[in-house]
Amino acid sequence: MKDHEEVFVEFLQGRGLKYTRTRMMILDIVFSLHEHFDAEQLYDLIRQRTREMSRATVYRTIQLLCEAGLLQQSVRFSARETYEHIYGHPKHIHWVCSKCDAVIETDLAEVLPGLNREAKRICFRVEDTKFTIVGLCWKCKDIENG
Amino acid sequence: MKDHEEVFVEFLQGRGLKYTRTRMMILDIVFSLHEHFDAEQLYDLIRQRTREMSRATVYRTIQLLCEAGLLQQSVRFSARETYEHIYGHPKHIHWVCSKCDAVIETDLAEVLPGLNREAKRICFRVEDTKFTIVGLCWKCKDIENG
DNA sequence: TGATATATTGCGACTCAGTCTCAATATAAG
DNA sequence: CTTATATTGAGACTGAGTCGCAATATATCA
Repeated sequence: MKDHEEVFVEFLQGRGLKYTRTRMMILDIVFSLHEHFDAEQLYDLIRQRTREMSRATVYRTIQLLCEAGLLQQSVRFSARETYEHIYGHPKHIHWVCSKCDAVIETDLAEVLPGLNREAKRICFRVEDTKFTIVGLCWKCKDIENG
Repeated sequence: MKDHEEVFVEFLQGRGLKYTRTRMMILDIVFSLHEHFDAEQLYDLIRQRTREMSRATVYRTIQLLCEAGLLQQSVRFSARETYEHIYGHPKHIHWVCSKCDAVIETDLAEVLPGLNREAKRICFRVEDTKFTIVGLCWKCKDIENG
C-alpha cells in the first residue's frame, strides 16, 4: 500500500498542483495525529512549530486532503467541522458517549450484511457510510448504576 | 398517543415556561412540514404569515422543541443545521443521493440486531442512532449506467 | 380587577467558523 | 535565467447562530 505522502503527491500531480514545503508540513502533522481533529486544532499545532502559516492555507489543504481520499469529515461534536483519516483505515461505527464525550470505534462487520440487504432492496449504490451511536460508554454506565 | 401540542405544553409547564401565541404559531408551522428543514427556511415561512417574528425567537423555539423531544438534528446538507420530526416517528436510516440530494428513509430493522450485538459486546447503552448512507439512488444509478 | 413578579420577545450587536480576494512569493518547465 | 502558473498570507468578508437588554406579554395572587 502506498504511503500517505505518495498518495498526496500523485493526487496533486494529477491536478497540476505542487507539493510544496507548506503542504508537506501540514501532511506531516495531520498524519502524526491519531484522533479526530478540527481545522483550528491543526492550525494551533502548526503554529507551535512555525509562525509562517495562515488559517486559509490550513483550510485549503484540509480540503485537498479530503479530495485526495486521505481525510474525511467525521462526527461533528462542536461548531467546528471535524476530520479523521480514511486512507488505510476501514469504515467503522462511531460510538459517542453523551456523558464523557469518549469516542469508540468498532468495525462495520456486524451491521454490513443488513445494510447491504436494505441497499439492494431500494436499489441504492453505497458510496459512503456514517454510523454514529450516541449513548453511555461502559464507564459512565457503571457510574450511573452506582 | 398525545399530540404534538400536548407534549409541548406539558414540557413547557414542567419547566415553568409559557405556551405563548408565538410558540403556538411556530409549533403549528413546524408540524405542517413533512420534510427536513433548517431554521432559516422556517423563519422565511413564518415571515410569509407575519412580520412579527424575529430570527432569535425561531432559533430559541427550535431549541425548545428539540429538548421537548419533538425535533432532532438531522443530516446536515449545507452550512445550516437541519432538523426533523421525531415524535411518533421511528428511528430510521437516511440514504442521501450524492447526485440529486434526494433523501430516502428506511427503518432500522435490518441493521438493529447487528447493532445491538455490537453494543452488548462493548457494553454501550444506546440512546440515539444516526445512520447516514451516501451514494446513488436508483434513478441516478440508472442514468449513470446509461 | 389591579399590582407584582416572571417569562418572552424583537432588535441589533456580536461571535465564530470558514471563504474569498489580491498582491507578493515560490515553484516548475523550457 | 525567463516565463508562466500555482501558492501563500493577511485580512476583509459572509453567514449561521447566540447574546444582552429594554420593552412587552403573561400568570399569580391579593
